[in-house]
Amino acid sequence: MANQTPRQRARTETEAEIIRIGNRMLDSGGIDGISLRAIARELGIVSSAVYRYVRSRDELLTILISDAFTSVADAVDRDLVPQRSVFTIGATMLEWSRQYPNRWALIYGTPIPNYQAPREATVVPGTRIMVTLAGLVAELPASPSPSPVPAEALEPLRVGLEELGVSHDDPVIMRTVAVWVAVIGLINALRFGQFGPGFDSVEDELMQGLVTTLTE
Amino acid sequence: MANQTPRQRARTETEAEIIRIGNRMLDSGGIDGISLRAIARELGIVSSAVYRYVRSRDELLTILISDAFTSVADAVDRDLVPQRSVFTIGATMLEWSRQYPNRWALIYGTPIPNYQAPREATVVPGTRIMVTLAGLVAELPASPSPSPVPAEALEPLRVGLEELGVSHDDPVIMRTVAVWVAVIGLINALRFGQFGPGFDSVEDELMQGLVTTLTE
DNA sequence: TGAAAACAAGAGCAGTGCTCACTGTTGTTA
DNA sequence: TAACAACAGTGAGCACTGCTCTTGTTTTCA
Repeated sequence: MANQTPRQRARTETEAEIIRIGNRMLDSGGIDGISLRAIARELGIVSSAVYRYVRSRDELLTILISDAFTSVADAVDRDLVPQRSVFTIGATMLEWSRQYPNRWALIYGTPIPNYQAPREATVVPGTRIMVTLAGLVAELPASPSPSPVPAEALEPLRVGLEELGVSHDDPVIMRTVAVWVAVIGLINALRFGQFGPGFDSVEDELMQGLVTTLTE
Repeated sequence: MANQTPRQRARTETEAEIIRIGNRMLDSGGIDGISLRAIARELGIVSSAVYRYVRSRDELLTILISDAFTSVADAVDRDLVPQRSVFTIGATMLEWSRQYPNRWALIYGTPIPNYQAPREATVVPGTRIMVTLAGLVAELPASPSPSPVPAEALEPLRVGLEELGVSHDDPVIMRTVAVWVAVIGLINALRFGQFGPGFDSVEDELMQGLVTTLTE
């Protein structure tokens, strides 16, 4: 590992640089701001040469997506250490979305047209938070009424969770789904401006209100 | 109105045709599938001529967005006649999203980069459903505990609703927000494939479970 | 040391939104 | 009815995109 050939070191460095520039372009110009030609220009290289490092624009997007999923999930894990609560998850995701709005849109917004993220690149990093959330929901005081949803409706999720090595009963799964979609939905609404302006200073309070409403 | 000049009739027809083709391209190829050049080709007209009818691609998008908002809201109003319930709203939106996934993404997904929808084009059609929902939530049996969110956090929404001629107290607004973001969040998750495959046959049951969880 | 692999360059294809100068046609008005 | 202005359509062109292919150069490895 340590003694690489100069060429290998250069390649590794260039690959990392491409990802850095890609992330920067994503942050400043959204998904459409990511241009392989512009990256090539910045690298001081002709446009066709960048295809030595990245098979296509879509491949770069896949890397950035995987990157972003890992980044939020890491943030959640970090913040969860002092304070293990559902609200912490929501607040951390909200904060992350504020810091990287375009990365947020990349992973939780509209999928890119004519692009299918390879499952192996997204499943594991993309499900980490939900698995954590399910664990926290399971610790909550039991809901007054039993799950009002037919067992087969939760089948795919139950199976999916078990493939990841976790197992919960249906009321917990249903509640997890409710919290999950509400949290993502709220952050999307805020980030995408669907509530209009004027929410900048009350985002966290809204998240607090939402989580309380959903978990009490 | 009836006796227009031939030129005016032709113009009206062409404008309608552009919107029809635009919607069709949106439905089949997503937002990136909307190309003014392709529309011009289909009209049998040179690409620059289409700018006689549409100021820019963004203007066409604005029309399509407004169109889509009106379409969902109409569907909700229609379905609400026999069965006035929160679930009906969710189920209708879900069904509409299934029928027009790309129009759904256009209005509830990631905003288009470098594009700001003019507020006057989206506010009225875009808020109809939420206003209706608030009305239904207000009729629900009161929540056991009072609103756990500071009054100022709901200020912008309270004001927004009042501008539209509706007025609710904070617990109702908070609950409306919770239901709203959860419903949109669930549909987004389903449409955008964030839960993975295998949910096609259980979408409505999931929506039912979600609404029940949130309104009981 | 010589062959193979990797890197880079440059031209080119097909597509995009949009502008501009230019004709021909239609509608209005003096 | 003749003149003029508004309108519709043309075609060339700009600046940009992703991506491919051929050619030449450099590095690595057997």
